[in-house]
Amino acid sequence: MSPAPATDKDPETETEHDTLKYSLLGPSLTKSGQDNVDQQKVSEIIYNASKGSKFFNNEENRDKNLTAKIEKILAKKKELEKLDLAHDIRKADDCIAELELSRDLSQSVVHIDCDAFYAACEELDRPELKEVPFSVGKGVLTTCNYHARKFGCRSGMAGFVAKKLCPQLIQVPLNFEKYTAKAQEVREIIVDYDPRFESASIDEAYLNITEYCSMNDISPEDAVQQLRREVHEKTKITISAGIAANAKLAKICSNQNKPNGQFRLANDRNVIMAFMRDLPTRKVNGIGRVFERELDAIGVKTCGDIYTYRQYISKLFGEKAFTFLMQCYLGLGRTKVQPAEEYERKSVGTESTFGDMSGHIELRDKLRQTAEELEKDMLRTQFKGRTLCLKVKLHTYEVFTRQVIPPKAIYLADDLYKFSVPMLTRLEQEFPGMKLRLMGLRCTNLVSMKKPDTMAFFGFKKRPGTDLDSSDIPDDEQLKRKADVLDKDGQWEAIPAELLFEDAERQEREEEFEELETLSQLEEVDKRRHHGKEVVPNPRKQDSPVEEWWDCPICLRPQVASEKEFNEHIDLCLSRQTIRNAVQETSGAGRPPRESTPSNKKSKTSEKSKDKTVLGDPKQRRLFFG
DNA sequence: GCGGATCAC
DNA sequence: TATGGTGATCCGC
Repeated sequence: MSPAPATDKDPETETEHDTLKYSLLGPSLTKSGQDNVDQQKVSEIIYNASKGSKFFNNEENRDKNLTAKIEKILAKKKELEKLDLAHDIRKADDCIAELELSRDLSQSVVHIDCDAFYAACEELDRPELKEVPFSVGKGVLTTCNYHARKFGCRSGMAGFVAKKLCPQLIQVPLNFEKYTAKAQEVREIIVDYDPRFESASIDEAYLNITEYCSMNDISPEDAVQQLRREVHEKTKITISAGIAANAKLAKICSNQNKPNGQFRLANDRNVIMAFMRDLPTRKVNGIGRVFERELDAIGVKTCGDIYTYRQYISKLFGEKAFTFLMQCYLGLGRTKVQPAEEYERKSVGTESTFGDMSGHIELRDKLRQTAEELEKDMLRTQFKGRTLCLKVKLHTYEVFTRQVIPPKAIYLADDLYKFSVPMLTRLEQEFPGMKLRLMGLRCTNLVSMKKPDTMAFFGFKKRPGTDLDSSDIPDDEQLKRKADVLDKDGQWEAIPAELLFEDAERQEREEEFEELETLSQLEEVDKRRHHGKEVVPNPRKQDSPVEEWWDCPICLRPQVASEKEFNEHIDLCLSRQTIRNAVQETSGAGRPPRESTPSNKKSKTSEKSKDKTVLGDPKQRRLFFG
C-alpha cells in the first residue's frame, strides 16, 4: 500500500480519513452509553493509537476498497437515472403491496437484553467495581460498564486502545461459568412468560407474550414491567426490553430506553410507519457499518428514505437486499418465536489467533492441533461434516478460505487433518513464505449422529439391542464409541414415513455424487500442481530440517518432502485410491485397483503453546439455554 | 459450488 | 508491544 502524501487540502484524502476513522470506531457505535461522548475526540485517539499498525493498514485497505465499491454503485445509479424507471417503481410498489398483505398486528413480541451483562455479573461479585470504569476481557474488550462507556470504551475494542481512552480502566478476566449460571437464573424467570421463548444469545431473548397477556388479562407493558421487576429482584440483573408487533421491531425497541428501560411500539400500522420513517438505517439488525455507508451514498439515511429510492435498490443491491429493505421501510418482521434448539445447525468450527507463524512444520503442527480441537467440537455436537473449510489470516490481517469435500462425512482429527493438509499446501503455493496469525477449521453440510432421545424427537426410533450407554465410561469416550458404531451404519431406523425414506434415498444419491465430485476435484488439484512442468518442487523454507526426494509408491510421482510430509502425502494418496475403488465399484468402469500400501502413523507433535488466548470460550455460549 | 465479505453477539 | 471466536448468510463468479 502506498502511503499517499496527505495534504490537509486534498478533500479526497480527508474524506477517506473520515470514513476510516468512522470505521475504526468499531461496530458497536450504536450501543447505548455513548450519547454524551465526544466521538470526534474518541476517534482521534483511536486513530492515533492504531496508526501504522498492520491492523490499521488492513483497515485502511478495506476502507479504500469500500470507497471504490461505493463509487461503482454511484456510477451505476447515475446510469439508471438516465433511464425510464417507471417500470421499476411499479415493480417495487407491487412488491410493497404484497408484503403489506403479510402484516400481522395480532401478536405481542418482546425482545429482552441484559444491560452490560458480563460487567453486571462481575459487579455482583465485586460491588466496588460499580464505582469505577472497568471492562471484561483483556486483549479485546467483550463488554464494559457504563462508567467506561463515558470514556468511549466499547465492546470489540483493543485493550490498549481502551487504556488510551481511559487510563484508569480496570480490566477483568472473563469468567464464563459465572455468566452462564446467571443467565440460567434469568431464563428460569422468563420461561413463565413464554415457555417457548427463543434465546438469541447468552444475554438476549425473544418472547411472544400474546397468550400470557390474554390469560392474565394484563397489558404487554405491564407484563414486561412485571417481568423486568421480577428478574431484577431475583437475579439483581437489570434488563431492557422492547415490545412490538414483531421480532424486528422489538429488537429495535429494546435499544430505545437502555439501560434498565422498556419501550413499546403500538401495534398500529400508522404508528409503526411513522417510527420507521425517521429511524436511521443502522439501527436495524442486519445493517452494519458497510451497508450503512452504501445506503447513505445513494441518499438513504433513514428507513423512510428507502421508499424514496425504491426504484434503484434491487438493481444496486440485489433482490434479497431489496425485500429486506422494503420490510424495514414497512416495519415488517417475523412474529414466530421458537426455542433455539429447534433451529438447524449449519456448521461447526474452531479457530484461534497466535503470534505470527510460518514454516511447513509449524503450520502443520498448528493444523493438527486445530483438527484435534474440531474433533472435540464435532463429538460434543455429535455431527459429521461433508465439507471441510480451512481458514487462515495472514500477518497482514488478510483472510482466505479454502474448502474440500472429503469422500465421506468426517469428524475424527486424523481425517480432518488429512483432508485439510492439501488446502494448506495450496495456500502455501499461492502465498510463498506466508506468515499466519490465525488458523481455523470448519465443517459444513452436517450429518447428525445424535444420541437416542434427540433422534427420537426428530422422528427416528432406536433398533433393539443397540444401547450404547454405559455409565462407567467417561463422557468423551462414550461419545466417540457411539460415533464409531454409528459410523458402521444401521443404528437408526426411520419411522416408516414415505418422506423420510425419500429423504434417505436422496441423501444416498447425493453421497455418490459427492464422491465423484471429490475425485474430480482432487484430480483437478493434481493437474494444477503438475501443470506444464514435471513436479516442480516447492521452494523449501530454510527452517525445514529434511530435504529429500522420495518416490510415492502409490502415485509413483517423485515427492520432495520431509518424512512427515511424505507420510501425509501417502495418506492422501491412499484416500484417493479409496475413492477410485469406490467409484469403480459403483460405475463398473476404470482401472483395476492398485495394491494398497500401509502408511506410517503420524507421530504426535508436542506443542509449545504460543497462543495468546484473550477471550473465554464462546463455544460455551451455546450450552446456555439449550 | 467456491471464496470473499458482511453481520451479530 | 498490541486488535477475538462462533455461526449465519449473501453475492459474484
